[in-house]
Amino acid sequence: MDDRVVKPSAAFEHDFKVARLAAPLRHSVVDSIRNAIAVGRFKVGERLPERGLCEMTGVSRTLVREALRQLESEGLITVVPHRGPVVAGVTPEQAEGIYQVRAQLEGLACELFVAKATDAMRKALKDAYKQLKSAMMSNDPSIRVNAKNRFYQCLIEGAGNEALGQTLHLLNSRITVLRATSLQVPGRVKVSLRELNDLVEALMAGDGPAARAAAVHHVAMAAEAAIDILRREQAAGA
Amino acid sequence: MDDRVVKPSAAFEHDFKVARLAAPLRHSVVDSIRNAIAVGRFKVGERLPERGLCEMTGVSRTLVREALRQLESEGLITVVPHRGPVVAGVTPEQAEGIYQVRAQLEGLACELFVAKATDAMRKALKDAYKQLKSAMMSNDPSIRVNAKNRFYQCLIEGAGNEALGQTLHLLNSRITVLRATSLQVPGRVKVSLRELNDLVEALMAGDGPAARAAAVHHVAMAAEAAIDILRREQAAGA
DNA sequence: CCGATATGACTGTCATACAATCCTACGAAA
DNA sequence: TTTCGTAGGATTGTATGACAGTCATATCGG
Repeated sequence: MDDRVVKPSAAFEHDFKVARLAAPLRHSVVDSIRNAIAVGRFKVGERLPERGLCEMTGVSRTLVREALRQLESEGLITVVPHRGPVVAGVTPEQAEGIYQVRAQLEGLACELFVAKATDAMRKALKDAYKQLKSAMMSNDPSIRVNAKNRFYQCLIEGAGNEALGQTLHLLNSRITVLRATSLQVPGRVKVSLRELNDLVEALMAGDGPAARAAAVHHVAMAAEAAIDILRREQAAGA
Repeated sequence: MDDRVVKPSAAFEHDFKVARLAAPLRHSVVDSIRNAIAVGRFKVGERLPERGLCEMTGVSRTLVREALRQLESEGLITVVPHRGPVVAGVTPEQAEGIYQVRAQLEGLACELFVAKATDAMRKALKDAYKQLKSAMMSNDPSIRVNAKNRFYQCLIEGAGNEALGQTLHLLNSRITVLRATSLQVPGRVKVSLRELNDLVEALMAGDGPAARAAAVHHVAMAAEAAIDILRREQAAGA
């Protein structure tokens, strides 16, 4: 009566993705704009006229506007009535709030990971951490960001909580703008790695509370660094 | 030459909002659809053809589509390519995840409230709690929901963390669908009020950890009830 | 130098159009 | 009768053009 009769020939290993590639153009548009903001092509506070975006992306105003709606609810841009979209900035106070939330959620992620992750996921996380270590030596920021994203992805996946993943993703995209404008504090990389090392060790040891504490601590440190930069930036900009 | 010449007669008390009511029509559209989903006018899984929404809202497809994009990133609907939007359901697993996140965040909110809320805010929260108590006697679900929302709004405001507020709001709208389809478990109301009472008392006493614990417990209980309902519903529907 | 106005840029919203795709139902073949 | 294929309708995906309302700026007259 319908398809799905794929003869059970070989042993597909559970994945089988890419079956449906019906990516609406609009997704590319969102990605494109989001990326442009992330890499700092648009500065905070800069206006983004729809027509300019049309030219830049090569699509019609319809699609640009739909993309803008999505970016708006992601908090990447704010749309002022009759003036249009501008790249959303982050005040130090907002950043503090975001990092507070992140700390809680990453703490939760750690505990869930300890409780629910399979051995394969533990291994994946360990590998991701190793890669992260070497990636941190690189000078290319995008490599470092990618490695860190992969690491977190492993963590989240192991935690097996969809809402948690989505929420963290949202918060992160909100502060992506920070990463772009500020190349991390110099000394921070090594300290950060040490913190993550503690975290991974606690995770591997199956010590949930310790892992949570390590995560909270790590985020708190990152917050301090980021807020510091923000304050300095703001002082300079004002 | 134009309006806005409101003669400065009386003393406006500090608020003065609604001065600029440049509410884009599109916001109303979003509210309208969101509300329609919340009150259960559309069932979970039901398709929402754009044209139907145009008729219902009386606006053009452009606006409907932009509204859909926002609702999509809020997680209220999912859009399948070439089929269009359907009301997003919540599986028991997803609900569990959402409630886990909520527990953490409401716990955080409590601690922040203790640390930062002003006396006025404490009073406002107490009042909101009193109103909540009497509202819970009502049979009209919308009254109860409103009262609860006001209570949470006070809590969040006192916590003074924007991102926290937004995140919780998002999570709540995601499970609003639950409230619509299921009139709470009968006995739950009283127990719930008792839990909230503990919470408020801890807040007023300035005991952050206790307040957090109360919040986590409250959410955990609510989660249990909600997931239970979901499971039963799913069993019946399948 | 200052204020009023004209002008342009941009958003907010609509109507229309057409291709691509999905679903369904009907009809043809085995 | 069952299966298969296909035609047609429904719906989305995307583009275009249009126009009113509004904001910002430049211009012009005092």
